Amino acid sequence: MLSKKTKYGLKALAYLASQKDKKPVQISEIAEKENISQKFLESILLSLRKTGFLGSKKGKGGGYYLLKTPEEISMTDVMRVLEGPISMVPCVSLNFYEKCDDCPDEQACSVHKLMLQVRDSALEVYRKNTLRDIIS
Amino acid sequence: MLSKKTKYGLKALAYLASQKDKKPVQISEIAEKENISQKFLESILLSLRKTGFLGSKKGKGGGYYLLKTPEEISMTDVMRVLEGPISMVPCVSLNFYEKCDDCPDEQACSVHKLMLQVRDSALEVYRKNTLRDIIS
DNA sequence: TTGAAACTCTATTAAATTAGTAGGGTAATA
DNA sequence: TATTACCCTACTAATTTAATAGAGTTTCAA
Repeated sequence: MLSKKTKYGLKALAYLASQKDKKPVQISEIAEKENISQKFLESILLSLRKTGFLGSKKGKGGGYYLLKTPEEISMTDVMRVLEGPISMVPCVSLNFYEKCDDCPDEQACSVHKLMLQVRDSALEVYRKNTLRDIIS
Repeated sequence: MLSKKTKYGLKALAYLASQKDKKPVQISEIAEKENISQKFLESILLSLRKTGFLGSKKGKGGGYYLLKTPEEISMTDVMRVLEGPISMVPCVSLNFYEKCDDCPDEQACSVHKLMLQVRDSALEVYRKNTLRDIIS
């Protein structure tokens, strides 16, 4: 399941990408328009700022804004930051690899074999979608 | 993340598919060979029996066995039974559809748009893999 | 027919994660 | 300099997961 954090983060990014100009947008506006708890959204936007997707401006007229154009923002990167590993099991993860406790032979493992394919197919979807592609 | 239930269930199915003959295999044997808690595995095999993947035989010489050949067992069906929805959000689920509370317009939703593609790519992987394909 | 092997079922629980909530603090701008 | 808006920490309720415990029932072989 996709976490609410990821869901809300994606929606917020999409909302910012849909803006006509590059003026900062307040948290309260995004929260209201996208039906998200303001405080929760605050923490999500903060993490998106810390990971280089968003910039922020304080004070009156402040808010959040995209640091790159929507075309430059890859879903792979967004998903990794918001949701974490793309893989469904750590033993097939590229960025968060971990060996399984059970499972003496990874190459012979049927779960490994299947999940490797699932990971690759998901990566392919994320690779070919930018923020531009998912806004209407 | 893939649940342990699904992981263990897949491993057990693969173990049964690797048997030379069709004789029932005891839970204790599978649990030991695949490093799975016996009691937990018990409940997983039970649910696989109730959903038509496995047959069981009680008494001495009893155990579990596949009801179909490995070629006939599709990963799509196995995943749906063990893990539940293939989709990462209910609003793109074929078998477990639910509308989102937020989100006034599903078609305009960026999350929906992305997750639809992820679902389809995962389904494609599961569709083309049978139990036969994932055993070595 | 009896005992052991093996499956069945219910209930409980510890740990981890998620999805927030609460509340105060700090910086910037009109 | 007041207000707007971001920043940060801590806490918590609910849910899910991954078991664990233990008793009960069925079947088969000797």
